[in-house]
Amino acid sequence: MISDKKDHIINTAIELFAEKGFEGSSIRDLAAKADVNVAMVNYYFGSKDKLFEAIVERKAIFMRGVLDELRANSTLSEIEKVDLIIESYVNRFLAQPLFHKVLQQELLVSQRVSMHENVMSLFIKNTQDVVAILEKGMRKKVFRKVDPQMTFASIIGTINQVMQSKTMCNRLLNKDPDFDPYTDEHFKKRMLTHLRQLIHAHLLINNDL
Amino acid sequence: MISDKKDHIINTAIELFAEKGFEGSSIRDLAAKADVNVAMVNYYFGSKDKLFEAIVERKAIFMRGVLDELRANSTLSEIEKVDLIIESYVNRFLAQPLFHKVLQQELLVSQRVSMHENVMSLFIKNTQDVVAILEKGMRKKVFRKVDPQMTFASIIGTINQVMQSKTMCNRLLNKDPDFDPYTDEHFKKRMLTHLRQLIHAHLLINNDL
DNA sequence: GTTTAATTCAAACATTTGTTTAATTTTGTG
DNA sequence: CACAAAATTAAACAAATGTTTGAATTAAAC
Repeated sequence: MISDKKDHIINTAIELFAEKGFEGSSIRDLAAKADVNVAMVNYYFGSKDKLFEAIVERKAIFMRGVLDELRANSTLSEIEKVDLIIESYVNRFLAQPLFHKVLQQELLVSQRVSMHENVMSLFIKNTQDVVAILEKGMRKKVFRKVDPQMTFASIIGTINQVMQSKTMCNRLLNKDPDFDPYTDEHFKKRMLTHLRQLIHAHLLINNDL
Repeated sequence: MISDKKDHIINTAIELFAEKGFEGSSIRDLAAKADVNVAMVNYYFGSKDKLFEAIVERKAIFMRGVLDELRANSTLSEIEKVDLIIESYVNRFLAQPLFHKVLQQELLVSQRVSMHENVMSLFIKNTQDVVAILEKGMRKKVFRKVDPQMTFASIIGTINQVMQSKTMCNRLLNKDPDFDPYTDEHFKKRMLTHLRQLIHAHLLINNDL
């Protein structure tokens, strides 16, 4: 019962923050949109800042964990691992497009230092794992000599780019202005196909297309 | 004399907005940082929103124009044009890293609609030009069959990714926390080398490394 | 059913916000 | 110097902000 209402506030807040930004959204906006009293936000979360932390805490779990299993797994080849990483990132980001947008805003503005550090340390951990896989592939001579950090930036950056603005994404891909690309399966497939093709060509020495 | 002071306010505002975001910065913050009276911002620009428009108007010029010459130019091969586009984007974005950050915030939040439309139409125009070049290269069979829109997203997205957060960029590339990557020539070279290698491998059928 | 705790609410709180005012100072011009 | 226009200022303005209060309502426990 309690967590139902907390969840409802959190989800409404993600919608609102994704649209107007954290600083651009007032608690009264949020209360109206969520159809609760203004005092409830502070009652449940303590403050606007702590609401933000609660959002991250609740939702960031979705972003964690895939790479842990991958690191241990030795039955997969390096390129198979890279493919799984790409698919995992695309799936995760697309599963929470609004939350993703809120996180991106946070990283861009970097006001709430603790949050910034949290998201960043998670990102860095992932970076190191991916870089390790890329370097192993290079040592095995199945990967070309590439810049592993920049390669990771290209993977994440491509996804972020199309997820930055729905309207821009639609105009980039010649879609209807009110089309929602982030729930569309064709769109996901298109993104995956491109990323795989791009990274395969980049990495693989014997790349048979 | 006048434009000196307007310029000073604009440049200070870019610094402030890049750090705290537009909504997160107050006019009093700005006035204090720029060491001018609070009323001066409204005196010179009319309002906070119009100050934002003035910033874009003043600085967005740096982002325009390169592709116009490229489109007419027929002496260059398609891959040479792509290389020039990459170099041009990297140079332009790195030349105004703080303004770039402000623009990115704007696209992510999309509150000030007119601005959003402005930046977007510019972006779309560039997209179309680049896509046209990629398609011509594909018709000529010097480029592989690729997704041209997504390829453009990968180029821009890679640059944006490393320019999103200075601290994250430094940790991604194993640099000192207070190192400024955006004015460093080695960093620029590293980005250019990676992007060229990535896009060449992606596009070129006969790619001799 | 009574009591206790948790929840909800309208109202008020103190700041901060963008903006305006009206007086003062500075600058430019004849 | 005198005069008008432009620039600068401190103060005030109304509106919006995050937050708190204390009473009212609901839910839970006995």
